[in-house]
Amino acid sequence: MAYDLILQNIAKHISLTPAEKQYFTSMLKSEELKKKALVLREGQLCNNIYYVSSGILRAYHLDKDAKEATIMFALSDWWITDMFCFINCQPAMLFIEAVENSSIVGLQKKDLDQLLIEVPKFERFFRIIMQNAYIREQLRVIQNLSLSAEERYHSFLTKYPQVVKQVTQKKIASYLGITPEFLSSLKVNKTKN
Amino acid sequence: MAYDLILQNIAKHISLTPAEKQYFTSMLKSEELKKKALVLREGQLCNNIYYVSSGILRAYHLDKDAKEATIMFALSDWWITDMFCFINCQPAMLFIEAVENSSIVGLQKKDLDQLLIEVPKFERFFRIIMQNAYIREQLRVIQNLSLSAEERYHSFLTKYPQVVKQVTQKKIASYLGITPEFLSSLKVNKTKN
DNA sequence: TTAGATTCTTAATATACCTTAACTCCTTTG
DNA sequence: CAAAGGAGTTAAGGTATATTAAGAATCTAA
Repeated sequence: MAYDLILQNIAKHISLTPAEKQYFTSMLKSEELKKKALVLREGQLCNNIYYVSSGILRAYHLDKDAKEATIMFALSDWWITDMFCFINCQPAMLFIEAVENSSIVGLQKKDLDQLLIEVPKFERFFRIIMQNAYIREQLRVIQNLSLSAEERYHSFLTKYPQVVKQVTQKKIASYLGITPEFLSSLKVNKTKN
Repeated sequence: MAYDLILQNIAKHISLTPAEKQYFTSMLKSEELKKKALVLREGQLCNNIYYVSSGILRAYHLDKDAKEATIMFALSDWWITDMFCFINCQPAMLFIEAVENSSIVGLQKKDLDQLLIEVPKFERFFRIIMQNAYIREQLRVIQNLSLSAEERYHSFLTKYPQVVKQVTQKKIASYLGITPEFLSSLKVNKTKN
């Protein structure tokens, strides 16, 4: 079935009965995305959280000068949304696009709320998802504060080798908080050492 | 009782029976901290998560040049720990100190694990705590990537007016990722406009 | 298959922020 | 209460990174 992967993802942390699996998957909606398709744009209500079955998604923010800041890359088996706006039912501050052709599974906010009540085991699952997300962002804050651009780039290379292969340098630069030009010059200087 | 505040904090998200309250509080250990006392130092095993009953705590990281990066301030009614190391039972990468005399309540990792099994309602509570922490860090990443030092400072002033009153500028600078000298000069230029 | 768009590179110039240092004012501690 | 250390300020000079611009390489779509 189309929902094998997401069920495996959930089975990493909690065990569901067949009835619970059935109930859960009845809430899901799978979607195919073409490269460059947007699943969320700024200002739009953010109703869904997405599980990435295959491909790669990117969440980014546009600042007042229309400069992009990449907030996260979501590879297959990751969950992604504009969490603040999803939880608070507010217009999104982020764009989410498919970097490559991707298939995703969407779960709506109202269905998630109901799921957490009907099958409280899911509280544990999402506690772990949120916990991992928090830890990831906290490590990123530490690195942003204490490493140079070059050090952050090398850390990125070892942490996300998959992303490096599939994503343009421009997007990686916007994740690191530097310009593509400067990233380009970093690479040159590196090979000189 | 000493645990009134923490029980109220929990009651914001879940309802406990008297027996559950009793079971939960039996796991807690309250502690008084003098200003500048450390509750965690880098390299030490991070066994506890702390609820701040009063006062203010600060988590920071020391980089290879012994420069401090402030990761978070925890005012009263906040939870704080080195989450990565707490969850993975690893030596801490952070220091946590009392900025002022503070009283805190500690919960040990092994007790939390048991609590989550015995009283699954707590999964919901900690899901919400983690979710809020994730959202907070993500908003911080967005700001770090898309705002200038001056803009981040003004955002900090409106977001954490309490912290501004109780904490030295040196520490605020290290939260913003700038030097105290530069923060000082920002304030001067601001009053000129 | 070619035209146009986008990405990557290189280099010159510009700027936000850092470093160092000296001085003043507080706070802490003996 | 005095002494010492830490915090805040100011300013000169330095560096990491941004901006602009132009050319080469690569991708995209008609």
